[in-house]
Amino acid sequence: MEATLDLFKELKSFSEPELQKEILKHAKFIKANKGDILIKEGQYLNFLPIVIKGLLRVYQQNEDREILLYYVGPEQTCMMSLSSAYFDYYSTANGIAMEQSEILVLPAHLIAEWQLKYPSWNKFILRTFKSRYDELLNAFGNVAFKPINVRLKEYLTAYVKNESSNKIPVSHQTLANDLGTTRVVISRILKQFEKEKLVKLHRGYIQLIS
Amino acid sequence: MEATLDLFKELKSFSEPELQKEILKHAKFIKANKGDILIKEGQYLNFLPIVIKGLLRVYQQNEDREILLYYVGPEQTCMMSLSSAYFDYYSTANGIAMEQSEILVLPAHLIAEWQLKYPSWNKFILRTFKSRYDELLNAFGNVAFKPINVRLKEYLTAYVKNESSNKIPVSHQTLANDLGTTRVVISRILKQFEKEKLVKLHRGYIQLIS
DNA sequence: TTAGATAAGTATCTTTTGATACACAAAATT
DNA sequence: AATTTTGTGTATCAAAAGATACTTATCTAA
Repeated sequence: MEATLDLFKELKSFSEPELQKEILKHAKFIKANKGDILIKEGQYLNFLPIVIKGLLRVYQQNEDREILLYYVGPEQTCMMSLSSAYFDYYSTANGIAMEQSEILVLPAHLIAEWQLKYPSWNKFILRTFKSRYDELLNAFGNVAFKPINVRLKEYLTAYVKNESSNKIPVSHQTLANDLGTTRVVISRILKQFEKEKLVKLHRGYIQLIS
Repeated sequence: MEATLDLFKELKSFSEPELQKEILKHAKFIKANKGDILIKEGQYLNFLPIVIKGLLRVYQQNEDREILLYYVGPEQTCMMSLSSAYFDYYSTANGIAMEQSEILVLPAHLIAEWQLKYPSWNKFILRTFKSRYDELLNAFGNVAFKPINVRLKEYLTAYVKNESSNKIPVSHQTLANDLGTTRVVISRILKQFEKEKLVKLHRGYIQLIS
């Protein structure tokens, strides 16, 4: 737990000493294992999770399909929680831990309180709203206007942009889940990409040829 | 202009006397005619419009098609402006006046300043973020998972829910623009609805049955 | 080493959506 | 009254996406 604490203290968003003291006073630190479901659709959320280490995946579900909303990485929080905690609402999405994660959990009522008290907290909250909104807006435009093959291509190129390697260790099913379609559709399009020499397909990963 | 001022003073979101004084000190009131484009994609926004009277339509565009993001009615503001004004960004959507509208315009830099100073302003901003996010999330889920005929049906029933009449004075082209598809697709589906006795079609309006 | 789970390839068929083109009628404009 | 604009109906064709079903690998764990 000491290590987590150290990690937390390095987060720039909460460097204000008063705020840091307050957070430590009220927060709980929890650990989540890979696959743990932290937020369920319809759930009443009276807490705000801030990721210290690890990665959460937030997605919407519809019968047999799902679609990615966003990932929550270190120093970030979940829009769902923020939204429902602040306004006393229910979550309209699901959140699952993608890897072993360490999470700071705050009681919901503090969010509004600190809004007026701590400028850095205020900024953190608004930055969260803003960037999550932007992400979603972008995703919305993509889903509304672009065919899946284009979205898939963009997904793959965006993926390798943040990595040193051009290997994408993601299964077709996972891609389908992120893009809101089915596995067969993804496999079909990837095969087409392979014919066009854009990728090389392997079990468990995709190699991007640029 | 006096009438506008009176309308403004009745808005509950800004009933805090200090805040009201500040707004009146810094705001400009403008009038927009039907069809006036107030916000363009890519535009740098250094102002925040708050609608006093009338209606703005905010939408995304992609070559020949467009899709509705949300409407901005009285006592509401535009997420685009808020987002780009607060964080010094460019708009990623377009805004057009649907009818003759009266709008209060605030310089962008005040948004952040008042955030910490006036609780009611703080609440207004966060409520805006929250409700716009919810709307968008809902629209996103719809576009991702539901076929157009279902979305169209929901659109029509939602429309009459707020009206006393069951006549929807909207052209097929407008429906296409709101739902992100083309006129022919809408006409085709509506014809199907008519066969199923769900609607009766007329020039310029649609009559919902039951 | 064998059984079960997971990942991927592929064929077939259907439905949905989109693109294009043209006809016709009701408004609006001149 | 004549012309133009706008709104709608519809036919045809093509492409995109989804559903289903079955096969073949590869990996994992008993």
